[in-house]
Order: sequence, then C-alpha cells, then structure tokens
Amino acid sequence: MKIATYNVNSVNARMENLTDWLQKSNPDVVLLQEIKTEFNSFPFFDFQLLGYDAKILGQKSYNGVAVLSRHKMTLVHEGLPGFADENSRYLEVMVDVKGEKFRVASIYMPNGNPPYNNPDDNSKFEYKLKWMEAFYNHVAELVKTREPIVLGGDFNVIMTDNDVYDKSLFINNALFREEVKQRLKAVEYLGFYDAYRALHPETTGYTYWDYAGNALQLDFGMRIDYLFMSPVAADRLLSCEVDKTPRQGNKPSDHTALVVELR
DNA sequence: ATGACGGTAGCATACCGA
Repeated sequence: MKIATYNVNSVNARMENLTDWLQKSNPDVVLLQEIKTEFNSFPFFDFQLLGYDAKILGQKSYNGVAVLSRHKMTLVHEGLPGFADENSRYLEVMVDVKGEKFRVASIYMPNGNPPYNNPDDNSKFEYKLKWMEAFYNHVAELVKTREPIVLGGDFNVIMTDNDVYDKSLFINNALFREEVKQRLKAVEYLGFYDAYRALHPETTGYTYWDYAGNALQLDFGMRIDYLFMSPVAADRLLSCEVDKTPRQGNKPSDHTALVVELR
C-alpha cells in the first residue's frame, strides 16, 4: 500500500508530468497540493482513466488540495475544522482498502512570508501561526481515534538545519522561524511520526528545489513536504523515499513526490 | 538588495510562491 504526497504547482499544467509518474509509481493514494483550480476545471476524467477517484477542495488560481485514490474513498472534512479559511488548504478523507480504513489528509500550509512589495507586512506570518494552531488542535483530536492516519503535504516548514542547503539564507524566513518549527514539532509530540526522518535520520531528503538558479543540479533544496504517521500507521511503515523522477521529468513542478509504503 | 522561474488571470502586467 503506497501513499504519496506531491505539490504539483497547478494540476492542469502538470498532467503530462503527473500521468508519467502515476503510471510508473502506481501509488494507491496521492495527496496533491497547489492544484490551483476549482471543481469545474479539475481533470477528474483523466484521473479516472488512470484508475483514480478524486476528491478535491479547490479554488481559482491559488492553493487547492486533492486526494486521488484507487480504493473506495469518502469525504470527512473540507477545510480545517474550527478554522474559517478563505483559502483551500485542507482535505481529509477516509480510504477503504479491502475493509481496512485509513484516514488521510492533504495539507497545504501557508507560506507566511510577506509580499515582495511590502516586506514589513507580517499579516501572512500571523495567518500561518493561526493556521498551525488550528491544525495542532485538530490533530490533538485525531490522535484520540487510534486509527491509522497519514497527514501529508506541503507544510512550508524547514524543521531542522539538515533540511535546507544553506540555513544562513533562511534565518528570518517564515519557513524557518522558531515559532513555526515549534508548532510542527508539537504535532510530533502529540504522537505523529515524520515518516522520512524516522527511517532516514541523516540524509537530506529535500522535496523542493527552486526553478531558478539551477537549484536542482546544484542540490540547493529544502525538505518542506512531509508525511506524518499516527502511531498505528507508523507501526506499519515499510519505507519512505523521496522520488525525484517527477522533478527531473518533463515540465516539472518545483516540488517532487514523497512516498511511503505501508504493510 | 534584488532577481532568478513558473503558474494564473487575462492580454499587460500584477500577484503569488519558498
């Protein structure tokens, strides 16, 4: 049973890249972020031809999350419970694999950096902190279920110095601020396991490389996409790998796929 | 200090991103 997360940076711009990867990798469940489209423009039929049902929480132009599944899937939450959000960033579903239920969520956390033309505007950072607080509160409820749960996506947080190519460039960046590291670490302390780090304590595991400046070839990357596993899901963890092939493929996203295999 | 590069909206250029 393979579950993947992939920030596609527009699903419609990525269909050739995504199709190539789905056919090669054949994951059971895929969490997509930044689909950048609303329901009426989402390529449901293309995914159906590839064997996937899709649930989406979309919006025009920005953000938007989806879950693709080869198995029966039912909607649980559109949006983060208890948090009024004008942006589409959270989608939670239940996937039924031969009678076994997995709860999965596709998550696109706010970036939090100020707009380029207004560097003193901290409203986006405050929004990020509020979003993370609401996320923590929801995860505190989820952990009580004792279910196999996978919370995956683009968290826009560089957790440690080992998760970025040059930390000195990110000292005041909203992805690397102590406040956001602490808030994501707090999710781990609730009992959720960072699948990649649990199995790979030393390697970098970057999931994002900027389009600009030859960043992929220079390996100027960062690890900001995660798959967090509830205790019973972590207990079934066989592997967790970064799959760089979509990033190296035709018309890539600036992110790549992260994949877990569960028993 | 800034931009690079790419996507969307919509038709020139602004906004967003990490």
